[in-house]
Amino acid sequence: MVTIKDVAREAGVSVATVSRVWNEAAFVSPDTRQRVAGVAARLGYSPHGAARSLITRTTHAIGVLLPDLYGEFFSEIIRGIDHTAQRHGYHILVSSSHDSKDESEAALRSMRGRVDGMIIMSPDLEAHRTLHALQDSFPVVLLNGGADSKAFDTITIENHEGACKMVRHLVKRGHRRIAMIGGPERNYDAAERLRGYESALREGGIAHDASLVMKGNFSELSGHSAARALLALDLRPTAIFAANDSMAIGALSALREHGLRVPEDIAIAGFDDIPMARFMNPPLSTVHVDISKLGELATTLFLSSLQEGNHSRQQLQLSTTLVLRSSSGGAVLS
Amino acid sequence: MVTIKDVAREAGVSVATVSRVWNEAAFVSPDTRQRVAGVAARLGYSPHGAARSLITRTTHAIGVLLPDLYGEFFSEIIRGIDHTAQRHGYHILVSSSHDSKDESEAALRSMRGRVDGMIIMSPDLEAHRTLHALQDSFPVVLLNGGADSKAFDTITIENHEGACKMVRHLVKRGHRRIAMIGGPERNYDAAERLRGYESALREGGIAHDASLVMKGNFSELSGHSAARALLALDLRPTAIFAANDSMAIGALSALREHGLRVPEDIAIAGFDDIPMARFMNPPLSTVHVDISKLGELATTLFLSSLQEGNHSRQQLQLSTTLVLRSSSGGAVLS
DNA sequence: TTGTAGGCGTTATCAT
DNA sequence: ATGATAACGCCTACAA
Repeated sequence: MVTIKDVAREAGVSVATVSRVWNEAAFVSPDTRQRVAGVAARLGYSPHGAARSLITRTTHAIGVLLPDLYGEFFSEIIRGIDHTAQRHGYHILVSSSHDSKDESEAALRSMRGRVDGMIIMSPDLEAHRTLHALQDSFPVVLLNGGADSKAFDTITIENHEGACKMVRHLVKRGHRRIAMIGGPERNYDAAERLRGYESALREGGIAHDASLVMKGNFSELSGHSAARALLALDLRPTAIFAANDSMAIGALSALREHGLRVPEDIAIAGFDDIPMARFMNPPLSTVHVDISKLGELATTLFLSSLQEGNHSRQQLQLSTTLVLRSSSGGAVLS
Repeated sequence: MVTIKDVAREAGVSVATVSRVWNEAAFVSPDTRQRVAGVAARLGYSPHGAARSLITRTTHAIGVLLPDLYGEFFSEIIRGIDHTAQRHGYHILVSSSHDSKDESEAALRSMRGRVDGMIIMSPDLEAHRTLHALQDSFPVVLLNGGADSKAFDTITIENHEGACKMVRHLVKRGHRRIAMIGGPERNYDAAERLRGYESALREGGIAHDASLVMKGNFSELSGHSAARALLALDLRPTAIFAANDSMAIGALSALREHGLRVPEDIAIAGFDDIPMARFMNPPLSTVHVDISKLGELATTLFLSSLQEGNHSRQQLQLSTTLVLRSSSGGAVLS
């Protein structure tokens, strides 16, 4: 490996000078600058990151802790984070599948000295307590962890209002028996979307019927199963609201298998507006979320909290918009 | 930040002893071991990664360079890599969206001293030349970069044979006018899938008709547009093979909009077998690829090349299987 | 069994 | 404008 010493020797200068040239700091005569730059390029030199961060006390890397996410959501959020990070000269150290508190803690520890802070999307509402032990100088942005912890910078999706909007729409179309396919047990987004569903029903003066609320896990298959269970009910729902698009698509498939027409026999709606949604048969009504924006916001927030050491914590919320396609009988294509 | 010195002082021993306790090396009396471990835990000590890797010459991190991928493919491949890496105590430093050679080079340079090697999925068939300049001691695994470069460990998908299998199936079902929706221009997978299509046609004694080959970019929308273009043809195809599932789904949607039945009027098939595929209307015939396995293989290969410094380069290929659902009319009894 | 000291590659602080 | 040298936090001979 070619180090700063090699370049210095070859160019006939001291290591200090090479460092200065590389960092474009201080004053170096154009002459030597040129010579050093030339040698560096010829030798293919680039500074050793670890060594550098040891003295500068900064790694230019962000740790990203994610739960076991699937599909579109996972990729879009990473894309959003990475794009923004790259634009600011930062790398991202990703660690996925931390579904338990212990795993998260281990990952967190093992990243010490490798990252300047972390963006954490914790599935576990409890896990945050651990973080309180962290140095104050170690910035942490919480993604979808619930805004309860005012001690951190957090970003959440406008889940409750988004779900409300959709269910209100279904009510407005005359539905009274509206079923819900919920998400994973301890998932914050899922819980909020369920709350939104309940709020809208109450608002519409519709009695809450527990038999119409099914459990899912955000996968297509779970949506499919849940829909089948709903169809087996004595009194079938006339509309189904799924906590995400994947489950809505699974449900759509189950209805078709039962020879039911959507939306004539049963209306369907999802949440997220993944790219696929508009290409479904029929096109899926859903609540649009700009997921990569979520990652972008998180990164921006992270970087600003990194700069102003004593910046006051912020709680941001990403808004959602209703997208009505034909699966709910609503307006066509947006 | 609590360093090894703090622990040493607090425990009344030298830093060397703390180091030994931490690395469970050498002989330390059970007594002091206990005391040191206790203090370390109490102080929340964990070694500074950068400092450590400076002396051990190893970072326990893998650099992952990815092109601008979307959806399922992106997430699954990262999941596969990360899972395997984590199991072996490695972190992954992800950098996405490197569509040009220069970007890739920059990313590569900026990771020096932060990773022990790289897993690279280059969209650009040219970009590899840069890599030749790399030290021999810097392991690189190429993902889907074409197996032309025997100088590297490479892993590719069995694209050609997979596409062949699918088109052969369509031919067997009696189709003669089979259209293809191709992928991005310089994409290796896309090119190979197109070659497979052509091979199977030739095999079946079907003349190649250039007007039946459409260009796409792996997105649902491009599949949708391509299908519309195909429907505008004087002599419509009776079957459409898309280079990936997303485009097949877009095409499916276009056919429905034209009031055509699938597979009765036109058969459709895709490639990848993303989870959605089986929930389409009708369920999509496709070529199954275990994407997370691809990432897993890459990581395993990487780690083994890291251990045996002078290990001979390997070229692996991930096999595919035909999944016949109703969009192609189902299996043929032979 | 434990401690001392040198060095990993870099930047920062002094001199010069 | 440039050079010598001391850190940064850690590991590892070598010494005790």
